[in-house]
Amino acid sequence: MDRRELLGSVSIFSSLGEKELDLLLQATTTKRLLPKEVLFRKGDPGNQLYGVLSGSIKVLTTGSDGKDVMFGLMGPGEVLGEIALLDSEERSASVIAVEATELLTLHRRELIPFLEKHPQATIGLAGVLAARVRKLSERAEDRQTMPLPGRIAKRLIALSEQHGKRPIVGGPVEVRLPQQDLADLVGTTRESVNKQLRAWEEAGLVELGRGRVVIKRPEALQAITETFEL
Amino acid sequence: MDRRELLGSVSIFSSLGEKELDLLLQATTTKRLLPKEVLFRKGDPGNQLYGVLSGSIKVLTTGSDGKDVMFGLMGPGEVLGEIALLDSEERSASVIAVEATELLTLHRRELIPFLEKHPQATIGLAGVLAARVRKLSERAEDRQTMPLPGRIAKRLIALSEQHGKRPIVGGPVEVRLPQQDLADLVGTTRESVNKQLRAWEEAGLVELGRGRVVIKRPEALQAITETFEL
DNA sequence: CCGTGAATGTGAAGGCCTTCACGGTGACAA
DNA sequence: TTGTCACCGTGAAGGCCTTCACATTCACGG
Repeated sequence: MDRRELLGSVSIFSSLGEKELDLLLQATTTKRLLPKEVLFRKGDPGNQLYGVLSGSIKVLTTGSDGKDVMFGLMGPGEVLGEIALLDSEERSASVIAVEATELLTLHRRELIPFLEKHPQATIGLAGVLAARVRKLSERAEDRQTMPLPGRIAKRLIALSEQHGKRPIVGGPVEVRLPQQDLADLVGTTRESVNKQLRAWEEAGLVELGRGRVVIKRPEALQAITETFEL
Repeated sequence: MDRRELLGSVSIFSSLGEKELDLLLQATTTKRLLPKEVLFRKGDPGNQLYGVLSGSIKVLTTGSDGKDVMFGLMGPGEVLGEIALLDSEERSASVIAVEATELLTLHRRELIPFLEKHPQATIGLAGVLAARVRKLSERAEDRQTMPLPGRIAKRLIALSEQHGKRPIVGGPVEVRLPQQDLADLVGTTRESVNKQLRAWEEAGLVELGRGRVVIKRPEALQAITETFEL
C-alpha cells in the first residue's frame, strides 16, 4: 500500500479531490520500524498523526504492576495517534511494531490548518473517533458481563476477521499472535488463555501452533460467544 | 443554565462568534425528562445531539445477563449522543434521567451542514470524542490492573469532583449515588461496594447515608488509589 | 548445528469476589 | 399514618481465575 493509496483509502480523507490529496501528500513523510521497535510511549508529547502503510503494530499500556493491557492491533490502512493530537495532551497509550512496519506521518502543524480548510475531512476524522469509542465501550461491556471463554472466542473471531490469513483458499483461518498477547487483549493471564485454547483444541475447534491459532470451526466459537455455555 | 449559555460554554462551540451562535440556537429545541425517564436506548437509531441544561442523566448499557454497565453520569454543560450521529450507526448506549432534567437538542440535518461551514466547531467536537476515548481507555486499564478497593476509591474521587455537593463550605464533599450505581460504574456487585464502604466508614474515611457517600478524608482515598494496600 | 530464550503446556493452591439468602430501614405516596 | 418499595447491611459458601512453579519445545542467531 503506497502513501497515496493509504491517504485515499482512509475514511478521513476519502472525500478529498485529487489536487487536495496531492497537497496533503506533500506534507507527509515515511517512517520505518523494526520488529519490537517503539513508536512512542504513553506519556510522551504527541504531535504526529500516523497511518499504517504495511506491517502491523500493537497499541497498549503497561500498568503500574507490570501487566500489559492491549487495546488492539492495527494494520495497513488504519490511522493512529489522533487522540493526543486533538486534545493536545500526552499520548494515551504506547505503540510498538509487531513486525517490520512502514508508517506515513503527518505533523500537527500541517494537519490542523488542513482540517480547518476541509470540514469534510474533519468530520471523517470525528467518525474514526466515534468508531473508537464504540469499540472501547463494547469491550468494557463484554469484560463485565461475558465469562472468560466467551471473551476469548469473541476476540479470536475479531482477530481472524481483521488479521487472519488463509493458507488454503476457503480453508481454515490462521491468526498469528502469541497467547500472552491474546491474554493482554482479553484481560486475563496467559495460563488461562492456554488452558481454554487447549480445551478447544481437544474439542476440534482450533489448532494450536507456536505463535498462532488456526480456527477450524468459527461457528462453534461464535456459539460460545452467544450462549453462556462453558 | 440557559440554552445560549450552554452552547457557548460547551467546548465544541466555544470558538463561535455571537451571530453564529444565534443562528445555531434557532435550530435547537428543548426537551424535558422526568426522573427515570428514558431518553433513548442502545440500538435505537440516533439523529439528535443533546446538551444537558440542568439535572443529570446516566449513560449505561444492560448486558444480556441483566447486569448494567454504567459508563458515566453527565450534568449541565455536557454533550451526549455524538457517536451515533457521527458514524450513523445505532445508539451505542442507553441514556436515562436520574432526576428532572432539561436538555437542548439539535438534529443531524441542522448539525452536519453547520459543521461543514464551521471547521473550528468540528475540531472542537473531535476534541470531545478524543477525551471520551481517553477516559474509556483509562478505565479499561484500571479495571485490569487495579484491585477493587482502588477502583472504588478512584471513582468516588472522580464523582466528588464532577458532581459533589458541599453542604458546608470548605467541609466534606457529598456524592449522591446509590451503591448499586457505584457498583455498575466500577464493574462489581452492590455487595462488594457496600462492604468496602462500610470498612472505610469504620476507619473514618467516609460517612454513609441512603443514596449518598460523604467523603471525609479524600487524601486517604487518594492514597488507596496509588498504593496497592488494602 | 547447537545453545539459549521466548513461547507453550500443566497442575496445585488459594484468594478475591460473586452469588445467594435474608433482615433491616428510611423515604415517599396514598 | 401506614404501606410499600428501593436501598442498605451482612454472613456463608463456593467458584472462577490468578498465582506460582516447573517441565518442554521450538525458532533462530551465532
